[in-house]
Amino acid sequence: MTEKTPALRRDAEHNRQRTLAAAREVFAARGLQATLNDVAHHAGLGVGTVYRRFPNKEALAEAVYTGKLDDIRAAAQAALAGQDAYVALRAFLELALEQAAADRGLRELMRQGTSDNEQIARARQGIMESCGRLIARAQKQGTMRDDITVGDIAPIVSMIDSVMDLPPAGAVRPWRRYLALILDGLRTRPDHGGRRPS
Amino acid sequence: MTEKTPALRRDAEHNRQRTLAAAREVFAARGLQATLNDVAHHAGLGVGTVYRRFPNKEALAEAVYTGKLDDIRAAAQAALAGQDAYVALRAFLELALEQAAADRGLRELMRQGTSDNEQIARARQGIMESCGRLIARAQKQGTMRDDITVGDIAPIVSMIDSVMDLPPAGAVRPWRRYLALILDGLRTRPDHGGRRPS
DNA sequence: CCAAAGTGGATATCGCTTATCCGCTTATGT
DNA sequence: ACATAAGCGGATAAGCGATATCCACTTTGG
Repeated sequence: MTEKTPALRRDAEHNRQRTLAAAREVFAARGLQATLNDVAHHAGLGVGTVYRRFPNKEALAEAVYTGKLDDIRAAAQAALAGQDAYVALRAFLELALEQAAADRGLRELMRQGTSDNEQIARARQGIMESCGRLIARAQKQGTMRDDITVGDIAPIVSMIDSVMDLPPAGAVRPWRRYLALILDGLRTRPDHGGRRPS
Repeated sequence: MTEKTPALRRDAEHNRQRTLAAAREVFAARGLQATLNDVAHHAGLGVGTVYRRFPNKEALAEAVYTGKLDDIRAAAQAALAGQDAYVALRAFLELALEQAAADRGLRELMRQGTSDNEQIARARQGIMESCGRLIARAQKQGTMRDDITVGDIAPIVSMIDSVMDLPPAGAVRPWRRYLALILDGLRTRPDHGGRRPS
């Protein structure tokens, strides 16, 4: 909308990129609680330089993550194209959580329901909307329990998230096992015909 | 072992109890990060009084929680008496997590795998031992998937824990739903005969 | 070549917790 | 009742770690 970038000096722009790159790495590795000092040092810059471009950590985080979150939202929307809604939802969640697994900062951003930035809130909203549709369709297709709702997505993500730092056992990252366990639990069982067990 | 309590003045003992009671309440409500100042104020005492009896927060937390944790360990051991090991394990986990649901401090204590106090570590060890046996027996009885191990208990607890603060929807606390979902997932399915699905 | 833009990083500020200190109060036993 | 050891309160010292600023110096680009 209001595009008013007063043109940055060449070196300044370069340092801006270095800052963003460093922030991506540092936030991914140590989470959003990493200090801007950390980020600056990692970028080989002084703190002042970073603060010159980004008023504070939140702004930097926003710059780093809006893109990523939009990608995920796009993936969720793309999932709507699949014909088996349960399979599509499952694939989407696996993909999204794979992203999260590689980026601590992203996880922290997803977690907090309130506060946040408006852009990010909207991305999350979009994701949830798509998930909601997938759930509804899967239920219509008879592959998902009737008592599941969109409200279950966030808790499921939260649960997997809480287990994401477990050290890989052999070739498998433990969280994948648990995700599979839970997603299996969302299916209708042949013997219960759409109703939940017990 | 070294029992050397040099007899406390009557009022002092009284205040000690008040401190413990206040700590139980405050830790349960706000978690272990509550300050000793909070606890003292909640007990209607000065900070100094609390520090006179307990060298620091950790000591107070230990005094508050060793009992509770031992109860849970006892429950785990008692569960070994049940004849259906899967049912017994399930009942135990429901009970233990019910405790945790009512006590934020207890949850935080359970969570951290390392550090801690020796007593507490031992309690956790005992609990895990019993769970291990229950799992082994359930598998022998053919009611639990063969690929489950004791190592899965902590992650499961962690997952439920991460979801415990969700506001009750109607009469059910959401975490109970998710716990049921996961525990169902641990069962052998009639159609898979002890092997895990897909 | 010189203004404007950019840079670095020491440091002021802040918010928060933990823990101490010490003058005053209270319990207890003789 | 009185002496005295034990206990009490709570202001505040000390520590900590993060955020954000400031300004003397360097670099860019017309």
